[in-house]
Amino acid sequence: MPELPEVEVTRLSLVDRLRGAEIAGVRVGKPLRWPLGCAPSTLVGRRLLDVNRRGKYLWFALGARPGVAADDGGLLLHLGMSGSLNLSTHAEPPGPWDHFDLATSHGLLRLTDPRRFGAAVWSSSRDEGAAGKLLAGLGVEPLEAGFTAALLHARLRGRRVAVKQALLAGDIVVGVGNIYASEALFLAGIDPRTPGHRISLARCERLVDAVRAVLARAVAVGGSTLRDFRDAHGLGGAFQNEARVYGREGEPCTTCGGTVRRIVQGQRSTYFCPHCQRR
DNA sequence: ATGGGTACCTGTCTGC
DNA sequence: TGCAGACAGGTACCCA
Repeated sequence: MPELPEVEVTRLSLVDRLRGAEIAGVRVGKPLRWPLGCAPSTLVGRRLLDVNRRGKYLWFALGARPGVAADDGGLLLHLGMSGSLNLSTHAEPPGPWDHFDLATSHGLLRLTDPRRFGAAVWSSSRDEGAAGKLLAGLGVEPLEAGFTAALLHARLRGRRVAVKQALLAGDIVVGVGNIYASEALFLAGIDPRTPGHRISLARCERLVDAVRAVLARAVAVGGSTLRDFRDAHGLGGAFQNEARVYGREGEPCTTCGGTVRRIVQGQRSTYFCPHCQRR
């Protein structure tokens, strides 16, 4: 499920309500991708200072336990393919897909994740330990100033893989997943099969603009809800209704009327219009 | 360094 | 109706 827009929508839907909350209890269900990495008691009594996002990861900054010096840390959360977070004031009993609960003074934060590719990992610092290892090597944030055509062009040089796979890899730019990679390449008019190193600087400019536009628009409409994505209040997104190519194999291109094609790249579906998108 | 493939896990949909 | 197979929003890790 969740690409950058869904993760950001999730963050926006809970950060104001959760900031300042005190953790009262932790419940761990079936194993997620990685173990929590600490005893539940390590978290209890801490205050939630802030919720930040890095790529598709969320970082819940946690203050020190009362009376314990230099004890700060945080939780790194990932929603995997099928995860979502919900914040509620009345705690219902956990369902079969609810694998992580944080009971707080401001409500129950619950991670629901049928496929269990998601994770909640304790780390004493965002830049070191478990979190540091997972966040190391991530590319630039697409909605920040560092994502430029010059950077994209430089980083694509010497890459023979298709530009779509280079976008997905996450070491150049983060947060662009399978839906938005197809959508951005459509907007930029670039054939997803084009080798990375063959993308000119001028086309990198269009691609940077397209990635930014697609992600910003998706955040604005609450992300894409294909199946199970919900924000922390249970609201679904609407971007799936305005996708130009993703999931539209065999349907007419909204620009030229030609037929949208589906191909497989790196075991993932790619959708594109062969007429509007050129190498 | 790059690239290709596998693995993790469960639900839903399609076609026979 | 049953069942096998394909497919699904991600990404760390192993091996060439």
